[in-house]
Amino acid sequence: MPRPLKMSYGDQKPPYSYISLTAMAIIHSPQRLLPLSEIYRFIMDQFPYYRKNTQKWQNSLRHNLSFNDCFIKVPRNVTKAGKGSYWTLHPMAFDMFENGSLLRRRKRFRVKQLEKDISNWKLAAANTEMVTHYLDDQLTQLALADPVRHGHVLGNATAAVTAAAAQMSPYKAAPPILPTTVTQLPVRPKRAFTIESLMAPDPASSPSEGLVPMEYGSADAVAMEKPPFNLPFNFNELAAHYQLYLPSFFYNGQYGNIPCYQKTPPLFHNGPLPVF
DNA sequence: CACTGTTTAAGCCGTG
DNA sequence: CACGGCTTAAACAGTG
Ligand SMILES: [Mg+2]
Repeated sequence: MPRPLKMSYGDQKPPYSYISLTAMAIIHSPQRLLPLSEIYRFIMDQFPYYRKNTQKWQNSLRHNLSFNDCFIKVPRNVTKAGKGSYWTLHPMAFDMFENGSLLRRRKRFRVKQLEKDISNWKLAAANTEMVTHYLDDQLTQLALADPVRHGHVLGNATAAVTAAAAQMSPYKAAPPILPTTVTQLPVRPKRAFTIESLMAPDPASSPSEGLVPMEYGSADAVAMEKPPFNLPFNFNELAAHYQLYLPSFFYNGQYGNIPCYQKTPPLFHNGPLPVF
């Protein structure tokens, strides 16, 4: 009876890549979202080997976060202090370890450059929008408290605030770099200043072309039921999570040509959870 | 300054 | 042997 994932390697180096270690950390976090320091902490907690030479392996870890497409930076909410972003797994990267093994893979996970561009743009746009709303709120508060000095912003707050947001570091305005083949900017309607609404899918986005929705129980759907490695959650939960918090990667409930269940999710049978 | 993030480069190692 | 996944080192910029 093989015991796949036991966290007792003592001072021996665990047989896991930095990609695997980082994925483990992210996956075992409640929100599948961790700042860099927490990724470090998880690895050091679970694997004593990584309690020494921290500067060296953490450099390698950071290299992996940047270099590998499977890891994605999620900007911090502007109202929350702290340095650095959160890190998560690309929504299509949870099955990058075939057969549930965390060991060396045959193919590394990659996404096309265009999709990277689009995702990055949307993420940055969402961030800019958060900043705009945040500053808008701040100025409004100021104006209400001291109308004599700040009342003028109430009239054209949006324009002023947008201009301010463009200048106010450290948050940059909407990214000037556009996807190579995208001709039209995705213009998002203004919406409430909450994570849920900001990150929610744009209403009435264009219909998907050439993308066939997947029926529950269809051959394709069944093919998708190949379980990822042992996860402390099920596939549906993860898909729902990403559709809620990272819709940048989805398009009408689909990612690329891969459908993501929205309404009647099928059951995915994941193996028993490794208990940390 | 310490931490975070990106990038380039070299080398190791298993597979076809 | 070439190729690709992965590791390690290091230069460097940005940020709190
Ligand atoms: Mg990355």
